[in-house]
Amino acid sequence: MNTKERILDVSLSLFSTSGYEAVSIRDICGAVGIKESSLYYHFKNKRDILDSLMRKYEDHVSSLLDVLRSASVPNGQGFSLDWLDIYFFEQYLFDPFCNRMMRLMLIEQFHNEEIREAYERWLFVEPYQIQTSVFAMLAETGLVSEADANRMGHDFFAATTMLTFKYLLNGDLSQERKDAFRKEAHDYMALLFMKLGGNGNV
Amino acid sequence: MNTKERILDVSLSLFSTSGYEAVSIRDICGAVGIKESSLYYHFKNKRDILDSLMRKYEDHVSSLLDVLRSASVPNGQGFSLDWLDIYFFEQYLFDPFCNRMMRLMLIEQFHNEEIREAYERWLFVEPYQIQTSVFAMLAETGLVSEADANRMGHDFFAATTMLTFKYLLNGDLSQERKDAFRKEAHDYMALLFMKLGGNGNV
Amino acid sequence: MNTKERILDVSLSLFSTSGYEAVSIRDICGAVGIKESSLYYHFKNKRDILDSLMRKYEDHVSSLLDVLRSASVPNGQGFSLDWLDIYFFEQYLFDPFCNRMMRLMLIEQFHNEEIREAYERWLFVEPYQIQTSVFAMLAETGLVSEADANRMGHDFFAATTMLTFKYLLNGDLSQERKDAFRKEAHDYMALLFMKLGGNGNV
Amino acid sequence: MNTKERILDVSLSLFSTSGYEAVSIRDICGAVGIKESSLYYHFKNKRDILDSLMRKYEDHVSSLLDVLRSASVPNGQGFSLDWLDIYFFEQYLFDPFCNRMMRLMLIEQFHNEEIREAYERWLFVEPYQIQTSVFAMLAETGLVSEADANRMGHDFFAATTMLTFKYLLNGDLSQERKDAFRKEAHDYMALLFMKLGGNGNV
DNA sequence: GATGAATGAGTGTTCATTCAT
DNA sequence: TATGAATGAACACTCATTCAT
Repeated sequence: MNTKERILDVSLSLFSTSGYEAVSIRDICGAVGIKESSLYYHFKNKRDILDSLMRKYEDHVSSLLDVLRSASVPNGQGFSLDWLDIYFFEQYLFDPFCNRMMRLMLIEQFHNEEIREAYERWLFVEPYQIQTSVFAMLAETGLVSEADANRMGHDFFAATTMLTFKYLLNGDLSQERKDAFRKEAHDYMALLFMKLGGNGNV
Repeated sequence: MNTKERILDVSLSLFSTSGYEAVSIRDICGAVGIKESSLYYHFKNKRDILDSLMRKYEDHVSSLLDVLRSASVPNGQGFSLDWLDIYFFEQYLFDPFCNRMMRLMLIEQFHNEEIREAYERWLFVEPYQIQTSVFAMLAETGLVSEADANRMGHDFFAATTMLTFKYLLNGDLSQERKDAFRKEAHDYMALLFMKLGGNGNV
Repeated sequence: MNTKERILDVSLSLFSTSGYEAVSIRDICGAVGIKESSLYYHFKNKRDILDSLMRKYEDHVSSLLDVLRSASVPNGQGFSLDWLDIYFFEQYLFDPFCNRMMRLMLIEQFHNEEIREAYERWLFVEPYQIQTSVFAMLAETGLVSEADANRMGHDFFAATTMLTFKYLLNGDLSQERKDAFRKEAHDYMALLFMKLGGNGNV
Repeated sequence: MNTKERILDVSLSLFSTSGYEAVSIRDICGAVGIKESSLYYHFKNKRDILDSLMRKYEDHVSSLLDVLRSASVPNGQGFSLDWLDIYFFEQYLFDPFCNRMMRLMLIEQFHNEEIREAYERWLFVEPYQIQTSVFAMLAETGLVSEADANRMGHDFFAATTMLTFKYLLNGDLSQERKDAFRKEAHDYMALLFMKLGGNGNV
């Protein structure tokens, strides 16, 4: 990892725990191990670090979405919610980079309209689309009516969003919190499918 | 409103939109219309303003809870969700003071363990108890099984929590956002009771 | 002299010898004997010091002009160039405050359009008017034709302007330079009046 | 023009409009199109650029003086002030390089004793010698008394010096300012020679 | 109750310069 | 010839706070 990347890494780490304003250039450089003036070789100013992080995040999450979309017709055999676990929980909500970025956006949404919009998009709009699209696929199998699938997607989104704020964007992202999130989410999934007499692998 | 109250009012207004750190004593005093040194007659230091706000909030919300509890066995006649609307939505989530405090706690949860705990308590733990207790009362009427009531309470909490973050702790607390929140929450309530063949006034 | 005045005094002293940019807030505060942060109690920013100096100068020089105008019909007996000596040389060109301001404007004319305009006005336009008005008064006595008076005023202005730049806005404002200026200016006056067969006290 | 010359060119352009201190290595390199470290291949340090400019200027102006001296006994036929126009106005005062250097010296005279001396020499001492020498030559023709020639030279110097500061070292060196300077200078010449019943071509 | 004046510690940022490549 | 990367020192300025009045 080169200096520029280390600055981004350290900055995100600090921003996501203390907020952009509360972190000083001194803090960042101290943690990276460079002099303050050196930072300005890599970034125009403090703001530029935040902007770079946002761009990096949008790139990252866009490519995640691409992977997700190409993986979204799983095996032709039936339907599985496993990949929500893999692609949405594991690679998005639990991913250290993405999780930190979500915290950063959560804190900074009030200071900055651009971040507010990204926050709204990446914590509400896109997750809703992803999750409801999964249930829409379920409806296509004919096992569930479209109306039911719609409602299930909506409920599931509400549940994961609530759990995200409760466990993943609160305190440290510890293993306990991840486990608690996963357990409650899985219980909820099971519940949804129990109603259908299914088990998640339809 | 005396000077001390005006300082608290202005401070909350600024803290909830910019965060504690980002607001200076200058900003506060400028908005109140006093000199910076005058503020120290009323408060020991900047931190003291935040602490006062937290104390005021806990007092306020505790008395709300008292009212709510005494109002929670409504009329002996039947059961109504109306008071969730009145006491939880209107007097808590939409209330300017409470809403600002929630925003403040949301932003400052990462800076300050005390605030993090209050955040967890007043946005997750207590609301969960309030809402599930309402559905528990529903079970006591015998119209709904305890398990169903439990699940309904859980679902309803997830929905209102998600909607709170989506509409009430994002951007300005505009009438549009309040309306959107109320509409989706009411739709959700209706949905829950449709399953029961009911209408919310059981 | 209070702190604010001392800051202005020291600032002008430094600005007029080193230029605005080259003087730091540290330099000023060091010379005044206050901490850097204290300066910001009295002035909004560095620029504000410069602006205050400009305003003070314009006030000062305006009141000088008022005095000069009311003094410009000397004694009814005849006409004397003495007051050019007193009001223009002594109280303007040689005056420490005015001289420093002229140096400051000379240096800063290129950085700042407002200063450039003041420079043009107070070193060229107004002095020209003052000096030619004196010779116009001479013409009114009938001793000199209007055309001659006009030409004399023009010549005299050229001479004093050249001498100002040569002696008064170059190096330190030492007694030698003031003497050299005065001598050459007086020689020039004498020369002008010799042509008329006069002696300056017409 | 090679890199070194481009650096000098750009530097003079910036120095003469903003002053030495106010221009950064960044500014210069940005305008030249090289990296800041590259500049140090060509110049020892920032100061070295200024010194190079001063040396270049002294060389340039010395060779101008040589040309002027060899041209100063014009045609044996009579005497002409035309060459003051050509050699002094056109090739010195109006010349972009010389004009910029004069501005630079004007601004920097207070920061630097060496520059102050150059300023005094090239704006006052040498111009005075050149111009009075022209009028001395006029005296040699016998048309004018030595005393008159002396006074005329002195007056003419005062006029051109004042006009130089008023028009050529103030604001941009626009065509309007050059025209204004030339017009007033020519009027003045005409005036001088009118008194002699001449016309400038004696 | 309120303020004028001051301050030490800190902010983000720019500066000219160096040096290995 | 040129540059990528770094740096120490300085910059203007803001911060929360104090204290005598």
